[in-house]
Amino acid sequence: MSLSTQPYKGARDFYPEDKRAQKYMFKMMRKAVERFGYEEYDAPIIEPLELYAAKSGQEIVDEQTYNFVDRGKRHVAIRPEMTPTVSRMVAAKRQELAYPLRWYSIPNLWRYERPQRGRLREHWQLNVDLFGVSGVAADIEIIQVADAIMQTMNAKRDMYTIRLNSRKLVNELMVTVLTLDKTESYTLTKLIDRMHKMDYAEFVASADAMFSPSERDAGKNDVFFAFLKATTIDELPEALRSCQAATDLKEIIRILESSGISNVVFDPSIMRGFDYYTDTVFEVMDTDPENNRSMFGGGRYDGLVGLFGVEPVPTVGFGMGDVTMQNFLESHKLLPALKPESDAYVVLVGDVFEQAQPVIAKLRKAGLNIAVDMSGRKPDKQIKSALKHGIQYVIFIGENELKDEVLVVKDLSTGHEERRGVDRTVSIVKDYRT
RNA sequence: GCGGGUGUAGCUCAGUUGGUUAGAGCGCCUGGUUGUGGUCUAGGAGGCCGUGGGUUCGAGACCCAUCACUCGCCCCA
Repeated sequence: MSLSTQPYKGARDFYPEDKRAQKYMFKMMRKAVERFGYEEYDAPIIEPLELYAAKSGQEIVDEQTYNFVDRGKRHVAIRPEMTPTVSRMVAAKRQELAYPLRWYSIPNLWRYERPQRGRLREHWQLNVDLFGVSGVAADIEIIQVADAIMQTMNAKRDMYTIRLNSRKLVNELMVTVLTLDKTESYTLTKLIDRMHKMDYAEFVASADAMFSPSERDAGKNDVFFAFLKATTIDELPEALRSCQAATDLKEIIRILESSGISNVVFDPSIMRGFDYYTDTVFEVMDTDPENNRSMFGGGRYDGLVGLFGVEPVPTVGFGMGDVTMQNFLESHKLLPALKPESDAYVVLVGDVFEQAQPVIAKLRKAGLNIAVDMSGRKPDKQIKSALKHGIQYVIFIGENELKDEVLVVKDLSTGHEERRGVDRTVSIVKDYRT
Protein backbone atom coordinates (compact mmCIF):
# COMPACT_ATOMS: atom_id res chain seq x y z
CA MET A 1 0.00 0.00 0.00
CA SER A 2 1.53 3.27 -1.08
CA LEU A 3 0.91 6.77 0.18
CA SER A 4 -1.46 8.94 -1.79
CA THR A 5 -0.05 11.97 -3.56
CA GLN A 6 -3.44 13.67 -3.60
CA PRO A 7 -4.02 16.76 -1.51
CA TYR A 8 -6.61 16.52 1.24
CA LYS A 9 -10.23 16.47 0.05
CA GLY A 10 -11.48 19.91 -0.90
CA ALA A 11 -8.04 21.50 -0.46
CA ARG A 12 -5.55 22.44 -3.14
CA ASP A 13 -1.86 22.04 -3.70
CA PHE A 14 -0.39 25.21 -5.10
CA TYR A 15 2.38 24.30 -7.49
CA PRO A 16 4.41 27.38 -8.42
CA GLU A 17 2.31 28.18 -11.50
CA ASP A 18 -0.87 27.91 -9.39
CA LYS A 19 0.60 30.03 -6.64
CA ARG A 20 1.56 32.65 -9.20
CA ALA A 21 -2.09 33.08 -10.17
CA GLN A 22 -3.07 33.40 -6.53
CA LYS A 23 -0.27 35.85 -5.83
CA TYR A 24 -1.45 37.94 -8.75
CA MET A 25 -4.98 38.12 -7.40
CA PHE A 26 -3.85 38.98 -3.90
CA LYS A 27 -1.52 41.63 -5.26
CA MET A 28 -4.36 43.30 -7.14
CA MET A 29 -6.63 43.06 -4.10
CA ARG A 30 -4.04 44.63 -1.84
CA LYS A 31 -3.34 47.36 -4.35
CA ALA A 32 -7.02 48.26 -4.62
CA VAL A 33 -7.88 48.27 -0.91
CA GLU A 34 -4.72 50.04 0.15
CA ARG A 35 -5.57 52.80 -2.29
CA PHE A 36 -8.58 53.45 -0.06
CA GLY A 37 -6.49 53.47 3.09
CA TYR A 38 -7.20 49.97 4.38
CA GLU A 39 -4.57 48.35 6.61
CA GLU A 40 -3.76 44.68 6.77
CA TYR A 41 -4.21 42.65 9.95
CA ASP A 42 -4.06 38.94 10.74
CA ALA A 43 -4.93 36.56 13.55
CA PRO A 44 -4.54 32.92 14.59
CA ILE A 45 -6.07 30.24 12.39
CA ILE A 46 -7.56 28.66 15.52
CA GLU A 47 -10.22 30.26 17.68
CA PRO A 48 -12.31 29.06 20.61
CA LEU A 49 -15.29 27.15 19.26
CA GLU A 50 -17.78 29.29 21.14
CA LEU A 51 -16.76 32.31 19.10
CA TYR A 52 -18.68 30.79 16.21
CA ALA A 53 -21.34 29.08 18.27
CA ALA A 54 -22.40 32.43 19.71
CA LYS A 55 -22.96 33.82 16.28
CA SER A 56 -24.08 31.00 14.01
CA GLY A 57 -25.66 28.46 16.33
CA GLN A 58 -24.19 25.27 17.74
CA GLU A 59 -25.59 22.98 15.07
CA ILE A 60 -23.99 24.75 12.13
CA VAL A 61 -20.74 24.91 14.04
CA ASP A 62 -20.71 21.18 14.79
CA GLU A 63 -21.47 20.22 11.22
CA GLN A 64 -19.50 22.74 9.27
CA THR A 65 -16.35 23.55 11.20
CA TYR A 66 -13.17 21.62 11.75
CA ASN A 67 -13.06 21.48 15.52
CA PHE A 68 -11.32 19.49 18.19
CA VAL A 69 -10.43 19.43 21.87
CA ASP A 70 -6.85 20.43 22.55
CA ARG A 71 -4.57 18.96 25.20
CA GLY A 72 -5.74 21.54 27.67
CA LYS A 73 -9.35 20.38 27.11
CA ARG A 74 -10.20 23.57 25.22
CA HIS A 75 -12.77 23.29 22.46
CA VAL A 76 -11.26 25.01 19.45
CA ALA A 77 -12.09 25.41 15.77
CA ILE A 78 -10.12 26.19 12.64
CA ARG A 79 -11.57 29.50 11.51
CA PRO A 80 -14.43 29.08 9.01
CA GLU A 81 -14.71 32.84 8.49
CA MET A 82 -12.92 35.96 9.58
CA THR A 83 -15.75 38.21 10.69
CA PRO A 84 -16.01 36.91 14.28
CA THR A 85 -12.24 37.19 14.67
CA VAL A 86 -12.04 40.74 13.44
CA SER A 87 -15.02 41.69 15.57
CA ARG A 88 -13.21 40.19 18.55
CA MET A 89 -10.07 42.17 17.77
CA VAL A 90 -11.96 45.42 17.40
CA ALA A 91 -13.93 44.80 20.57
CA ALA A 92 -10.72 44.17 22.49
CA LYS A 93 -9.26 47.55 21.60
CA ARG A 94 -12.45 49.36 20.97
CA GLN A 95 -11.54 52.49 22.87
CA GLU A 96 -8.03 53.00 21.58
CA LEU A 97 -8.61 52.46 17.86
CA ALA A 98 -8.92 55.38 15.46
CA TYR A 99 -12.23 55.61 13.60
CA PRO A 100 -13.20 55.38 10.83
CA LEU A 101 -11.21 52.17 11.06
CA ARG A 102 -10.31 50.51 7.78
CA TRP A 103 -8.98 46.96 7.95
CA TYR A 104 -8.43 44.10 5.57
CA SER A 105 -7.04 40.60 5.66
CA ILE A 106 -6.59 37.60 3.32
CA PRO A 107 -6.94 34.57 5.60
CA ASN A 108 -7.33 30.95 4.58
CA LEU A 109 -10.57 29.51 5.94
CA TRP A 110 -11.82 25.96 6.46
CA ARG A 111 -15.32 24.57 6.39
CA TYR A 112 -16.33 20.94 6.59
CA GLU A 113 -18.52 20.51 3.55
CA ARG A 114 -18.95 18.49 0.42
CA PRO A 115 -16.78 20.24 -2.19
CA GLN A 116 -18.32 21.50 -5.42
CA ARG A 117 -17.58 24.06 -8.11
CA GLY A 118 -16.44 27.32 -6.56
CA ARG A 119 -16.79 25.93 -3.08
CA LEU A 120 -13.96 24.01 -1.48
CA ARG A 121 -13.06 23.07 2.07
CA GLU A 122 -10.11 25.39 2.19
CA HIS A 123 -10.17 28.76 0.52
CA TRP A 124 -8.66 32.18 0.90
CA GLN A 125 -10.91 35.15 1.36
CA LEU A 126 -10.20 38.84 1.23
CA ASN A 127 -12.06 40.49 4.10
CA VAL A 128 -12.57 44.23 4.00
CA ASP A 129 -14.28 46.05 6.85
CA LEU A 130 -14.99 49.63 7.76
CA PHE A 131 -15.74 50.20 11.44
CA GLY A 132 -17.26 53.10 13.28
CA VAL A 133 -19.43 54.85 10.71
CA SER A 134 -23.18 54.35 10.79
CA GLY A 135 -24.12 56.63 7.89
CA VAL A 136 -24.50 55.61 4.25
CA ALA A 137 -21.10 57.10 3.40
CA ALA A 138 -19.54 53.93 4.79
CA ASP A 139 -21.80 51.66 2.73
CA ILE A 140 -20.91 53.70 -0.33
CA GLU A 141 -17.18 53.43 0.27
CA ILE A 142 -17.23 49.70 0.89
CA ILE A 143 -19.01 49.13 -2.42
CA GLN A 144 -16.55 51.46 -4.13
CA VAL A 145 -13.75 49.33 -2.75
CA ALA A 146 -15.39 46.14 -4.02
CA ASP A 147 -15.78 47.76 -7.41
CA ALA A 148 -12.21 49.04 -7.39
CA ILE A 149 -10.91 45.52 -6.95
CA MET A 150 -12.85 44.37 -10.00
CA GLN A 151 -11.52 47.33 -11.94
CA THR A 152 -7.95 46.69 -10.81
CA MET A 153 -8.29 43.18 -12.20
CA ASN A 154 -9.34 44.75 -15.51
CA ALA A 155 -12.96 43.60 -15.36
CA LYS A 156 -15.27 45.57 -17.63
CA ARG A 157 -18.55 46.91 -16.29
CA ASP A 158 -20.60 44.62 -18.49
CA MET A 159 -18.91 41.58 -16.92
CA TYR A 160 -20.51 42.04 -13.52
CA THR A 161 -23.33 43.82 -11.73
CA ILE A 162 -23.49 45.04 -8.17
CA ARG A 163 -26.87 44.16 -6.68
CA LEU A 164 -28.05 46.03 -3.67
CA ASN A 165 -30.78 45.56 -1.11
CA SER A 166 -31.47 46.38 2.50
CA ARG A 167 -32.39 44.09 5.36
CA LYS A 168 -34.02 47.03 7.03
CA LEU A 169 -36.21 47.56 3.99
CA VAL A 170 -37.17 43.89 3.92
CA ASN A 171 -37.91 44.07 7.62
CA GLU A 172 -40.09 47.13 7.07
CA LEU A 173 -42.03 45.16 4.49
CA MET A 174 -42.41 42.04 6.62
CA VAL A 175 -43.22 43.61 9.95
CA THR A 176 -44.83 46.97 9.29
CA VAL A 177 -46.55 46.44 5.95
CA LEU A 178 -47.34 42.73 5.94
CA THR A 179 -47.58 42.45 9.77
CA LEU A 180 -45.88 39.06 9.84
CA ASP A 181 -44.41 37.70 13.03
CA LYS A 182 -40.75 36.86 13.44
CA THR A 183 -40.99 33.23 12.36
CA GLU A 184 -43.13 33.99 9.33
CA SER A 185 -40.90 36.74 8.08
CA TYR A 186 -37.82 34.58 8.62
CA THR A 187 -39.35 31.80 6.53
CA LEU A 188 -40.34 34.23 3.82
CA THR A 189 -36.86 35.73 3.79
CA LYS A 190 -35.32 32.30 3.28
CA LEU A 191 -37.81 31.68 0.50
CA ILE A 192 -36.74 34.84 -1.30
CA ASP A 193 -33.15 33.73 -0.93
CA ARG A 194 -33.99 30.54 -2.85
CA MET A 195 -36.23 32.26 -5.39
CA HIS A 196 -33.85 32.03 -8.34
CA LYS A 197 -33.09 28.39 -7.69
CA MET A 198 -36.68 27.25 -7.99
CA ASP A 199 -39.41 27.26 -10.56
CA TYR A 200 -41.24 30.59 -10.50
CA ALA A 201 -44.73 29.04 -10.26
CA GLU A 202 -43.54 26.94 -7.36
CA PHE A 203 -42.12 30.03 -5.72
CA VAL A 204 -45.40 31.91 -6.12
CA ALA A 205 -47.35 29.00 -4.66
CA SER A 206 -45.01 28.74 -1.66
CA ALA A 207 -45.17 32.47 -1.07
CA ASP A 208 -48.95 32.60 -1.39
CA ALA A 209 -49.22 29.85 1.17
CA MET A 210 -47.61 32.18 3.70
CA PHE A 211 -50.69 34.38 3.70
CA SER A 212 -54.11 33.58 5.14
CA PRO A 213 -57.23 33.95 2.93
CA SER A 214 -58.15 37.19 4.65
CA GLU A 215 -54.65 38.56 4.16
CA ARG A 216 -54.86 37.65 0.50
CA ASP A 217 -58.20 39.43 0.31
CA ALA A 218 -56.50 42.48 1.74
CA GLY A 219 -53.95 42.21 -1.07
CA LYS A 220 -50.93 41.56 1.13
CA ASN A 221 -49.52 38.90 -1.14
CA ASP A 222 -49.84 41.34 -4.03
CA VAL A 223 -47.78 43.86 -2.11
CA PHE A 224 -45.17 41.19 -1.51
CA PHE A 225 -44.92 40.33 -5.21
CA ALA A 226 -44.92 43.99 -6.17
CA PHE A 227 -41.94 44.43 -3.87
CA LEU A 228 -40.01 41.65 -5.57
CA LYS A 229 -40.81 43.02 -9.01
CA ALA A 230 -39.30 46.41 -8.28
CA THR A 231 -36.09 47.14 -10.16
CA THR A 232 -35.69 50.64 -8.74
CA ILE A 233 -36.60 52.24 -5.44
CA ASP A 234 -39.32 54.29 -7.17
CA GLU A 235 -41.05 51.10 -8.28
CA LEU A 236 -41.47 49.90 -4.71
CA PRO A 237 -44.97 49.61 -3.27
CA GLU A 238 -46.33 52.92 -2.04
CA ALA A 239 -46.04 51.96 1.61
CA LEU A 240 -42.29 51.33 1.35
CA ARG A 241 -41.15 53.94 -1.10
CA SER A 242 -40.42 56.69 1.34
CA CYS A 243 -39.25 54.79 4.42
CA GLN A 244 -35.78 55.51 5.76
CA ALA A 245 -34.26 52.30 4.38
CA ALA A 246 -35.61 53.10 0.90
CA THR A 247 -34.30 56.64 0.84
CA ASP A 248 -30.93 55.42 2.14
CA LEU A 249 -30.69 52.89 -0.68
CA LYS A 250 -31.68 55.51 -3.18
CA GLU A 251 -28.94 57.79 -1.96
CA ILE A 252 -26.33 55.03 -2.00
CA ILE A 253 -27.19 54.13 -5.58
CA ARG A 254 -27.24 57.76 -6.70
CA ILE A 255 -23.82 58.54 -5.27
CA LEU A 256 -22.31 55.31 -6.56
CA GLU A 257 -23.61 56.06 -10.02
CA SER A 258 -22.25 59.57 -9.91
CA SER A 259 -18.85 58.16 -8.91
CA GLY A 260 -18.81 56.20 -12.17
CA ILE A 261 -20.18 52.88 -10.98
CA SER A 262 -22.87 52.42 -13.61
CA ASN A 263 -23.49 48.73 -13.01
CA VAL A 264 -25.12 49.05 -9.60
CA VAL A 265 -28.78 48.08 -9.36
CA PHE A 266 -31.45 47.64 -6.73
CA ASP A 267 -32.43 43.97 -6.39
CA PRO A 268 -35.04 43.13 -3.74
CA SER A 269 -34.24 39.43 -3.97
CA ILE A 270 -30.73 39.85 -2.56
CA MET A 271 -30.81 38.51 1.00
CA ARG A 272 -27.44 36.93 1.88
CA GLY A 273 -27.61 33.81 4.00
CA PHE A 274 -26.49 35.40 7.19
CA ASP A 275 -28.75 36.56 9.94
CA TYR A 276 -26.30 39.09 11.30
CA TYR A 277 -26.76 41.63 8.55
CA THR A 278 -28.73 44.59 9.83
CA ASP A 279 -29.13 46.95 6.89
CA THR A 280 -27.50 47.24 3.47
CA VAL A 281 -26.61 43.98 1.74
CA PHE A 282 -25.00 43.57 -1.66
CA GLU A 283 -23.75 40.92 -4.03
CA VAL A 284 -21.52 41.13 -7.05
CA MET A 285 -22.79 38.87 -9.83
CA ASP A 286 -21.02 37.52 -12.89
CA THR A 287 -23.04 38.46 -15.96
CA ASP A 288 -21.61 35.64 -18.05
CA PRO A 289 -24.62 33.41 -18.84
CA GLU A 290 -22.39 30.36 -18.37
CA ASN A 291 -21.57 31.38 -14.83
CA ASN A 292 -24.39 33.65 -13.77
CA ARG A 293 -23.80 33.41 -10.08
CA SER A 294 -23.01 35.46 -7.07
CA MET A 295 -19.27 35.87 -6.76
CA PHE A 296 -19.05 37.65 -3.47
CA GLY A 297 -20.88 40.10 -1.28
CA GLY A 298 -21.31 41.73 2.05
CA GLY A 299 -23.22 44.35 3.90
CA ARG A 300 -23.79 46.11 7.16
CA TYR A 301 -23.65 44.26 10.46
CA ASP A 302 -23.86 46.69 13.31
CA GLY A 303 -24.35 44.15 16.09
CA LEU A 304 -21.34 41.87 16.06
CA VAL A 305 -18.76 43.86 17.97
CA GLY A 306 -21.35 44.40 20.68
CA LEU A 307 -21.53 40.63 21.29
CA PHE A 308 -18.27 40.98 23.21
CA GLY A 309 -19.96 43.06 25.85
CA VAL A 310 -18.71 46.44 24.72
CA GLU A 311 -20.51 49.34 23.11
CA PRO A 312 -21.56 48.26 19.60
CA VAL A 313 -19.48 49.53 16.70
CA PRO A 314 -21.31 50.06 13.41
CA THR A 315 -19.62 48.01 10.69
CA VAL A 316 -19.89 47.43 6.99
CA GLY A 317 -17.77 44.96 5.07
CA PHE A 318 -17.49 42.19 2.53
CA GLY A 319 -15.63 39.00 1.77
CA MET A 320 -14.21 37.90 -1.56
CA GLY A 321 -13.12 34.29 -2.11
CA ASP A 322 -10.13 33.29 -4.20
CA VAL A 323 -11.83 30.31 -5.86
CA THR A 324 -14.81 32.18 -7.28
CA MET A 325 -12.62 35.11 -8.23
CA GLN A 326 -10.22 32.90 -10.13
CA ASN A 327 -13.14 31.25 -11.93
CA PHE A 328 -14.33 34.69 -12.92
CA LEU A 329 -10.93 35.84 -14.14
CA GLU A 330 -10.36 32.65 -16.11
CA SER A 331 -13.75 32.62 -17.78
CA HIS A 332 -13.35 36.26 -18.82
CA LYS A 333 -9.72 35.71 -19.85
CA LEU A 334 -8.47 38.29 -17.38
CA LEU A 335 -5.60 36.32 -15.92
CA PRO A 336 -2.38 37.56 -17.54
CA ALA A 337 0.42 35.22 -18.56
CA LEU A 338 2.51 35.00 -15.43
CA LYS A 339 6.25 34.41 -15.36
CA PRO A 340 8.38 33.10 -12.51
CA GLU A 341 10.29 35.51 -10.32
CA SER A 342 13.65 34.36 -11.69
CA ASP A 343 15.06 36.81 -14.23
CA ALA A 344 17.76 34.60 -15.65
CA TYR A 345 19.07 31.05 -15.55
CA VAL A 346 22.81 30.61 -15.43
CA VAL A 347 24.16 27.79 -17.59
CA LEU A 348 27.62 26.76 -16.47
CA VAL A 349 29.69 25.45 -19.34
CA GLY A 350 32.38 23.11 -18.11
CA ASP A 351 33.64 22.78 -14.58
CA VAL A 352 33.47 26.45 -13.59
CA PHE A 353 31.10 26.44 -10.62
CA GLU A 354 33.71 27.88 -8.27
CA GLN A 355 35.22 30.41 -10.69
CA ALA A 356 31.77 31.70 -11.65
CA GLN A 357 30.75 32.60 -8.10
CA PRO A 358 32.03 36.21 -8.10
CA VAL A 359 30.24 37.18 -11.30
CA ILE A 360 27.01 35.46 -10.19
CA ALA A 361 27.21 37.41 -6.94
CA LYS A 362 27.59 40.60 -8.95
CA LEU A 363 24.45 39.86 -10.97
CA ARG A 364 22.47 39.28 -7.80
CA LYS A 365 23.85 42.37 -6.12
CA ALA A 366 22.72 44.37 -9.15
CA GLY A 367 19.17 43.27 -8.37
CA LEU A 368 18.63 40.29 -10.65
CA ASN A 369 17.02 37.06 -9.50
CA ILE A 370 19.43 34.43 -10.72
CA ALA A 371 18.95 30.66 -10.67
CA VAL A 372 22.15 28.70 -11.25
CA ASP A 373 22.24 25.26 -12.85
CA MET A 374 24.88 23.43 -10.88
CA SER A 375 24.01 20.00 -12.26
CA GLY A 376 27.15 19.76 -14.40
CA ARG A 377 25.10 18.58 -17.38
CA LYS A 378 25.72 19.57 -20.98
CA PRO A 379 24.43 23.01 -22.00
CA ASP A 380 21.47 21.68 -24.00
CA LYS A 381 20.09 19.94 -20.93
CA GLN A 382 20.54 23.05 -18.85
CA ILE A 383 18.71 25.18 -21.42
CA LYS A 384 15.84 22.70 -21.41
CA SER A 385 15.52 23.18 -17.69
CA ALA A 386 15.42 26.95 -18.12
CA LEU A 387 12.64 26.58 -20.68
CA LYS A 388 10.67 24.29 -18.45
CA HIS A 389 10.94 26.76 -15.61
CA GLY A 390 9.62 29.43 -17.95
CA ILE A 391 12.59 31.72 -17.35
CA GLN A 392 13.10 34.35 -20.02
CA TYR A 393 16.91 34.62 -20.14
CA VAL A 394 19.80 32.22 -20.07
CA ILE A 395 23.28 33.48 -19.17
CA PHE A 396 26.16 31.27 -20.27
CA ILE A 397 29.30 31.25 -18.18
CA GLY A 398 32.29 29.15 -19.29
CA GLU A 399 36.04 29.41 -19.34
CA ASN A 400 36.02 31.75 -22.34
CA GLU A 401 33.61 34.17 -20.68
CA LEU A 402 35.50 34.16 -17.42
CA LYS A 403 38.76 34.82 -19.23
CA ASP A 404 37.32 37.72 -21.29
CA GLU A 405 35.20 39.06 -18.41
CA VAL A 406 32.01 38.85 -20.49
CA LEU A 407 28.72 36.98 -20.35
CA VAL A 408 26.64 35.44 -23.10
CA VAL A 409 23.02 36.45 -22.52
CA LYS A 410 20.31 34.77 -24.56
CA ASP A 411 16.63 35.60 -24.81
CA LEU A 412 14.91 32.22 -25.01
CA SER A 413 11.76 33.57 -26.63
CA THR A 414 13.59 35.06 -29.62
CA GLY A 415 16.82 33.08 -29.64
CA HIS A 416 18.70 36.38 -29.79
CA GLU A 417 22.09 36.18 -28.12
CA GLU A 418 24.58 38.86 -27.06
CA ARG A 419 28.08 38.80 -25.63
CA ARG A 420 28.28 41.61 -23.06
CA GLY A 421 29.90 42.73 -19.84
CA VAL A 422 28.13 42.37 -16.51
CA ASP A 423 26.64 45.88 -16.42
CA ARG A 424 25.23 45.68 -19.93
CA THR A 425 23.82 42.19 -19.23
CA VAL A 426 22.07 43.48 -16.12
CA SER A 427 20.43 46.32 -18.03
CA ILE A 428 19.29 44.03 -20.86
CA VAL A 429 17.52 41.76 -18.40
CA LYS A 430 16.14 44.63 -16.34
CA ASP A 431 14.77 46.36 -19.43
CA TYR A 432 12.77 43.27 -20.22
CA ARG A 433 11.48 42.88 -16.69
CA THR A 434 9.97 46.33 -16.47
C1' G B 1 -27.21 14.22 4.56
C1' C B 2 -29.49 13.08 -0.79
C1' G B 3 -28.84 12.19 -6.20
C1' G B 4 -26.03 11.82 -11.09
C1' G B 5 -21.21 10.91 -13.61
C1' U B 6 -16.24 8.92 -13.90
C1' G B 7 -12.01 5.55 -12.36
C1' U B 8 -7.07 1.91 -18.14
C1' A B 9 0.80 4.65 -18.56
C1' G B 10 3.16 10.82 -15.39
C1' C B 11 -1.10 13.64 -18.41
C1' U B 12 -5.42 13.40 -22.02
C1' C B 13 -7.91 9.35 -23.56
C1' A B 14 -8.92 4.66 -27.22
C1' G B 15 -10.00 -0.31 -26.19
C1' U B 16 -15.24 -3.07 -31.28
C1' U B 17 -21.91 -7.91 -28.85
C1' G B 18 -16.59 -10.90 -23.12
C1' G B 19 -11.55 -14.04 -26.77
C1' U B 20 -4.18 -14.53 -27.49
C1' U B 21 1.74 -11.14 -24.94
C1' A B 22 -3.43 -4.02 -23.14
C1' G B 23 -2.90 0.69 -27.14
C1' A B 24 -2.31 6.03 -29.10
C1' G B 25 -0.86 11.12 -28.59
C1' C B 26 1.76 14.19 -25.39
C1' G B 27 5.44 13.96 -21.56
C1' C B 28 9.91 11.37 -19.60
C1' C B 29 14.98 8.85 -20.38
C1' U B 30 19.24 7.56 -23.88
C1' G B 31 21.62 8.19 -28.72
C1' G B 32 22.30 11.10 -33.71
C1' U B 33 30.46 12.59 -30.69
C1' U B 34 33.46 18.87 -29.66
C1' G B 35 29.97 25.17 -25.69
C1' U B 36 23.39 26.33 -27.19
C1' G B 37 16.70 24.83 -26.56
C1' G B 38 11.62 24.35 -28.81
C1' U B 39 12.11 20.93 -34.99
C1' C B 40 13.63 16.21 -37.06
C1' U B 41 15.25 11.15 -36.23
C1' A B 42 16.53 6.05 -33.89
C1' G B 43 15.66 3.52 -29.60
C1' G B 44 13.92 2.86 -24.34
C1' A B 45 11.53 2.90 -19.55
C1' G B 46 6.73 3.06 -17.58
C1' G B 47 0.02 -0.23 -16.35
C1' C B 48 -2.13 -6.44 -10.65
C1' C B 49 -7.12 -1.69 -16.27
C1' G B 50 -9.12 2.13 -8.36
C1' U B 51 -9.88 -2.16 -4.64
C1' G B 52 -12.43 -6.78 -3.04
C1' G B 53 -15.78 -10.47 -4.33
C1' G B 54 -18.93 -12.94 -8.14
C1' U B 55 -20.62 -14.90 -13.19
C1' U B 56 -17.69 -17.52 -17.17
C1' C B 57 -13.60 -22.29 -20.38
C1' G B 58 -12.08 -17.05 -20.56
C1' A B 59 -13.33 -10.31 -17.56
C1' G B 60 -10.28 -3.91 -18.77
C1' A B 61 -15.31 -4.91 -20.61
C1' C B 62 -20.95 -8.13 -17.30
C1' C B 63 -23.03 -8.26 -11.81
C1' C B 64 -22.48 -6.85 -6.46
C1' A B 65 -19.88 -4.28 -2.82
C1' U B 66 -16.33 -0.73 -1.47
C1' C B 67 -13.08 3.44 -2.00
C1' A B 68 -11.60 7.79 -4.57
C1' C B 69 -12.54 11.82 -7.66
C1' U B 70 -16.29 14.92 -9.83
C1' C B 71 -20.98 17.64 -10.84
C1' G B 72 -25.61 19.00 -8.75
C1' C B 73 -29.16 19.34 -4.36
C1' C B 74 -29.59 20.66 0.94
C1' C B 75 -26.86 24.48 3.46
C1' C B 76 -24.00 28.63 3.09
C1' A B 77 -19.32 31.91 6.22
